[in-house]
Amino acid sequence: MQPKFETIIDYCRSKNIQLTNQRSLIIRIIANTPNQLTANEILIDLQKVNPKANRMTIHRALEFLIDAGLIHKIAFNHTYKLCAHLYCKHDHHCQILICQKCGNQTEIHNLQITGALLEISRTHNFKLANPVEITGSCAKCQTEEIL
Amino acid sequence: MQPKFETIIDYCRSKNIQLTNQRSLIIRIIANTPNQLTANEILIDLQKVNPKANRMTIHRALEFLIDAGLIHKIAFNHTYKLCAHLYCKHDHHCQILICQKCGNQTEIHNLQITGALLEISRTHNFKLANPVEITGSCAKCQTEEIL
DNA sequence: TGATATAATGTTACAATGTAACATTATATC
DNA sequence: GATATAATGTTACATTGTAACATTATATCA
Repeated sequence: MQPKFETIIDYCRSKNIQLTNQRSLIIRIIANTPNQLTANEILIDLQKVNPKANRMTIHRALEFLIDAGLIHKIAFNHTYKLCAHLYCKHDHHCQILICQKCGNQTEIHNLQITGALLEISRTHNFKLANPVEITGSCAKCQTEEIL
Repeated sequence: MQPKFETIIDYCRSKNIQLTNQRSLIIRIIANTPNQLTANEILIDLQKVNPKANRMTIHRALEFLIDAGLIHKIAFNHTYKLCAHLYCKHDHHCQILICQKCGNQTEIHNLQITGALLEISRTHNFKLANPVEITGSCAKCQTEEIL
């Protein structure tokens, strides 16, 4: 389960994350969807409320929300999804399982991977950023392939 | 160090991987470049030899080469790079450190991560595919940021 | 060898994602 | 209320990738 919209608002207030009206609308769209969304899908939803919104509107807001640690950008299929936790920026590492077929994503927190990442971070002097993207086929799509 | 062009040709012959003339030209371009390349950069190089080549030419060849396990597609910055080993398809797992700033990539083989991935693969019934993309800032770019 | 099937490549047009540059509007601060 | 700063609107464009169909090369077999 991902955080509820109200929880996010409270979190932002406590952390002094400046949510304008537009950013609130966008994070609400993302929070109310269990699956990942493309920028364009978010845009279509936003335009129901703000017809003036266009591609730039979305991308600027997304950049802000990513920086604030509220959402993840998934490079593999150009989608955006609410972080399953409200601590993405500083306090934890996560990995995302992405199905190549249906695109669905599952956020996980694997201690072994996190440990190895921190070790790599030291030995390679590499400063970690985004979630780690792990691609493959989910259980559902594997089953469908056989049928 | 990545494999030499001649080594790749030998490998393909031994594995019955059908390298047409065009595919050879493309894999040579990739093999002769130490860094990752975008599809367009490859195209510009290819056009010096085959002026008829266009975007489709490249993408079809890249798809073939990825399926054959010879190159990696990096979703993060839309680039392609020779696999540091010639076994990508079936026999090993690798991770790629990608610098968000300069885009450079380092292929690694971390046993802890591979072990954890195999475990995840079992517990989530998730069939692993591509290399795992790990993004952040490389040592060089971190230094430049301070200066 | 020549007919025929299959694989590869060429060609055109288009869709999707994202950014640059500049104008306008809202918000905060003095 | 004047002014600076942040946010948003607007337009035009760059990049990456794919769909659909035509043509050419390659393999296979009678």
